[in-house]
Amino acid sequence: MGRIVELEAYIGEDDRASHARFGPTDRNRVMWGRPGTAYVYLVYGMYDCLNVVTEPEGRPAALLVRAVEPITGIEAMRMGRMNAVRGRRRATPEALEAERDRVERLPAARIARGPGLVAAAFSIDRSHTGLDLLDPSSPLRLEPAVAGDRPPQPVWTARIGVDYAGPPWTDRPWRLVDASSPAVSGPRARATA
DNA sequence: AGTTGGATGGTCT
DNA sequence: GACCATCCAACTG
Repeated sequence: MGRIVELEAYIGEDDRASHARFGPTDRNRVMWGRPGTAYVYLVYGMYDCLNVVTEPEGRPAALLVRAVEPITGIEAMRMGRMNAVRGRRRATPEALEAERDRVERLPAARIARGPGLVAAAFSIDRSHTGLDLLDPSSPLRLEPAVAGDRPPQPVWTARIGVDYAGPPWTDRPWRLVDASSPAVSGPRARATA
């Protein structure tokens, strides 16, 4: 279990940074589905990324979960990280052993710092697309913050890795981080609003 | 602190 | 056939 400390919003077909810019396809169709649905895609041939559909049915929008601050189940998250590497094509036993060492020494705040690492830590892959993340009985689910949790320090910045979209989409302050968390993947300040 | 290049494969024009 | 909502190691200064 962990706390989501970094999100990016992708809203509408006109958002040139969003997968929805192509209209509905086999890959992105769930973005038009019910809010709370998981959308998981593969980037750069290697990393899965978890998104949560956010708008009512018919409007394509999702939040990319870019970083999670681990709270419990940290050893399971380390296992997830190592299993993700195990699935690679050219994974020699030596490289695997080195990775195991590295992941074991990783501070908790770095286990799920980055969208590809979030999916790896929680053992999420594309087969999870379509899951209802609001179902309280689901093993993978969203839960509201609990009273007494450290209050977040919200900061909005531009989205990361979307230069291909061009302005104004590259500049929209649609990345939300909790600046109080050490588990944020990119810049914590640089607010645009 | 910042830049560069390699890994790796699905998706779309 | 080009592009890509990434990550890490290996450089440079």
